[in-house]
Amino acid sequence: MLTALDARDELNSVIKTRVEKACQLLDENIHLYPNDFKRDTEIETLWARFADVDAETLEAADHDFALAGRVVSYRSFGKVTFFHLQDRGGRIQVYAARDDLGVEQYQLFKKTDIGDIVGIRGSLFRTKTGELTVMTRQFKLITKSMRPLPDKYHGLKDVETRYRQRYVDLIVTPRTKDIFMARTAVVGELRRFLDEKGFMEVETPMMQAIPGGATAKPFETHHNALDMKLYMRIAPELYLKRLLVGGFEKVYEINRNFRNEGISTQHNPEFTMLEFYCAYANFEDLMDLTEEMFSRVAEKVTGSSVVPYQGEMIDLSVGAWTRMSFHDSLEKIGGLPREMFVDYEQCKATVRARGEKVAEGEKLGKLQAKLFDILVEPKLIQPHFIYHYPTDISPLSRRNEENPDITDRFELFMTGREMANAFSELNDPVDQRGRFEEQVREKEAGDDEAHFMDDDYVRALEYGMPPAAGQGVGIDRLVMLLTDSASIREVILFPLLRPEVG
RNA sequence: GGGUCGUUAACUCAGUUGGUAGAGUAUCUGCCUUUUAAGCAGAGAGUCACUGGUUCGAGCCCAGUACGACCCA
Repeated sequence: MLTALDARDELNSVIKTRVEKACQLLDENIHLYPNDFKRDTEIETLWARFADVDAETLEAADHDFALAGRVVSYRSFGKVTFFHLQDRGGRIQVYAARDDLGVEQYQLFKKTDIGDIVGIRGSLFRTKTGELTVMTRQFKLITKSMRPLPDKYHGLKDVETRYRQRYVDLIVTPRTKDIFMARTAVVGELRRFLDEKGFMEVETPMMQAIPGGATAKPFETHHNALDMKLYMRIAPELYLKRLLVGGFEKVYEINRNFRNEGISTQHNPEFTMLEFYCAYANFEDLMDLTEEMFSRVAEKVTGSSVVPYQGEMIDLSVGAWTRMSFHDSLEKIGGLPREMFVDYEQCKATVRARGEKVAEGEKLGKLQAKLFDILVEPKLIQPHFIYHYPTDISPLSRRNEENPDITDRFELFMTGREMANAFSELNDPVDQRGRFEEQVREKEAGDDEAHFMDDDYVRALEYGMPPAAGQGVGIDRLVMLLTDSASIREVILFPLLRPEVG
């Protein structure tokens, strides 16, 4: 049984001691990993019911609870021991005394290590200092732990270990647990919100023959039986809009996207995106919906629609959001006189003056976007909808009725980052085909992020897609915001890391 | 891709001018019946990330590599 551990010569003295202890237990016919303990109460329930109950009442009640959890601290006095038991909902102090358990059970109990998972039957009392504590009547080892937990006071600090061994991080870092519980709450609230609004959740392909819906480098893979190249999706957009053609008028998907790009505090190669589409709505309707959705999720998850982020208070309350056109933002926030970015040659000069390169034949919209990224985006701390993006960089967006060079599209920014991207959908198949053709030209010119031609998508539009608006929201970034996390890795359970060496 | 910083016991960290590797926690032994970062006494525990170089001598200086963090692109 222990050969698996023995075979690795990484055994340090602590692990050796535990293996020896485990062998002793086996010699005494103690099962190290039984699965017959039935718990009837969780620690959270004890706190909810008895946090304010006084000592006399507790002792008079003489309850009998069956708890199970991990031993996370240990204070022994010889014939009496205190420890903390932790389960998914919290931790509570447990008291075990030789005189209550009997010599035999107590000897067995004394072999417990920090990290072991145990079952306890007992009642509640209060110690001299008034702490709610479980008095042990019966004790059972449920799972032997062979490895020591990190320092009880400092916890696990090494971020690399925290990510590589997230299971340990979750045991010893309360904040980590809180973040991922909040993440689940965020996703749950988004679903509830959209379901209430009449949206239907769907699942569309993660493996696509033509990766579409975003400007990004895809991961490539191969299907053996069909002997075909496949891409991990960079967005679900084109499939969700096919569903609008099919008559599902309000759809959404919360799922993973994959982009073969750099890793940073803001980017993980796989990340979670909410995309939703609503027929007979336009991008302005989505601004209203977004304010409602974000403020509601923030309230449900953090208790307030004003949330702290890295020292700033971000106000997500409905009505507190700024709406500004792309050009106005370059002028008013970026501080650029209009003529410096409206005219192509001048815009090129402005970009170069900022130390940025300009590629051969690069479109005006792209150059403006570069200026925006440098001069405007970092300054958008409070929620801002920036709308009317250049058509050049919006190949799936509907053109503005008055000005075909801009689209009815917005991006949502806050804390200096993009949080969402939305637009009135382009449903004119002729225009769409032309835009794809333009993208193909850019691809051939060397832009490996440009869109592929998707004939079937154009064919779908030819059947007629109702006018609609759609939006993508980066869930990881939303969770970062609502948990005040500086790095995306803090909100992804198992972020991508290079393989461990040694 | 570039720059800066980091990697020492299971965990958190010291380590002086280059001269035999340190602490706290955890572990082990002993004492201890209301502690909670329990306490007291003692003990064990190290491929100083890896490879090479300089040197009589390297955790420390130099070069490279790996992994990570942060900043920039």
